[in-house]
Amino acid sequence: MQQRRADHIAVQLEELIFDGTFQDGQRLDEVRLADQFGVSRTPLREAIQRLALSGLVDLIPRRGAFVRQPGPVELIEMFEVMAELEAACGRLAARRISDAALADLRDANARCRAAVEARDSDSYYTENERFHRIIYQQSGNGFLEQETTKLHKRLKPFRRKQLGFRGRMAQSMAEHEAIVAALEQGDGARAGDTLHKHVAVQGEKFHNLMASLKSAAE
Amino acid sequence: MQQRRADHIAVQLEELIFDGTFQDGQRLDEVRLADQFGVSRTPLREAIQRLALSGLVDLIPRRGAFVRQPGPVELIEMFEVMAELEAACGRLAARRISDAALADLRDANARCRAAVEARDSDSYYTENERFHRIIYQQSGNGFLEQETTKLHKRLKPFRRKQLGFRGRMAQSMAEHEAIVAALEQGDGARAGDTLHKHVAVQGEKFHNLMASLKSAAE
DNA sequence: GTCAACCGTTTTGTATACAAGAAGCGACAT
DNA sequence: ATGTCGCTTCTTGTATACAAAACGGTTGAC
Repeated sequence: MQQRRADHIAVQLEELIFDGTFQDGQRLDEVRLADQFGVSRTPLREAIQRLALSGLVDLIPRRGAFVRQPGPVELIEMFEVMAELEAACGRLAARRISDAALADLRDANARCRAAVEARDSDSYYTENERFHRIIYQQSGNGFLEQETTKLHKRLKPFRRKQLGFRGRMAQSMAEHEAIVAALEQGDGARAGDTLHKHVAVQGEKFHNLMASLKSAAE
Repeated sequence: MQQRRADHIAVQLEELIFDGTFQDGQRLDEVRLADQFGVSRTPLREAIQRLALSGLVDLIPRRGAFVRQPGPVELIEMFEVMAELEAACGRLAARRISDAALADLRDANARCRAAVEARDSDSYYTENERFHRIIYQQSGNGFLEQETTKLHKRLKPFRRKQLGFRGRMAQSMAEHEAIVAALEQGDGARAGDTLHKHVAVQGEKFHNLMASLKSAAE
């Protein structure tokens, strides 16, 4: 799924949208971007098509591609779905998880704890990602893993922002412990519930953040 | 998201893959197909890109696009995810569903019943689809609705095949009644569970069908 | 003064031409 | 006889050229 250039360009464009370089509603000028990337319009158009399929841009026929940043409502919705998917992973993983994977989870958690104590939100983020990825894998359902990973990736920039919340890292840490405990005991329902809350709360936190930013601006 | 031709071609190619005209592993010859559709390679390639993104073909760099029919295992996995998504829709809908939508559900159910009695699996299928679509909508989560609809569409050809199972229509019908009852009472947990079973059983039935076909062939 | 229509410009969508990589085949050498 | 190297050919990936549609500005009419 990667003829080097179009693939590379798609990834770069994604980055530019994620980090906010491209504002919401901004049109992606094919010739300008093609020039900028030093390629012709053809591979660039392919990249844009891919962004459109992932929902990052709206493609309006004969008008062009317009950046489509999700608004607060859609973000909440996406986190809600994320919570459901992660919960499903957890429920399945509780039945199927291997001892080796449990050890990996505990290892990731230990590193998370170290990051919390070191107030190192970057490495916390990295280890947190590893933690969740293990659970996706251990669901034993490749398709679920794939879909969950896709949404996880899409929510990445927003999750990252809300990590700076006061006390969020410590709270998140505690939730991780509870999740591992539930998985250890093979308690799928509890693992699912805990994961659901763990993820859904991120959406709510983010919503609060957005609201506070908005009211501060007024 | 549609400059008429590429869009049209993508849909047609999808159909051809769904209905099995293109075998698993078959290479999609760009020039031959372009010729066949009466267009140049450019829009055809865009269509193929889209199929690749939806997972219908594997795109191997410098080698071409190869049809990728999901195997039995992947199908089970997809139905499992479908069950989770529908269950999530049900849980949310139980809290939010409007009286009008409840009436619509009952209406769809009545038509389903008529179709069962008339042994009309085509119209059963249509009404069944309407039934589920209403629940997706009433989840009140646009993103969830969108994702669920997408997967629903992808599983369409497989769901259809297993509908011919003896007694499946009647059983499915009874499950619909139970779902409506749970939604009426605002019992999200029960609505979710019932929906989950209702969908997951389809995957299992399909699996059985595949197995029986396979053993019959031996 | 304002609104509408027409023309020029810009930009997207499509076709075609070109380049580069991969597969198939044959010849040669071991 | 078999394996490998090189050539030919086919196919994909990219660039460019062309067509058509949409936007903007200007001009004219009411």
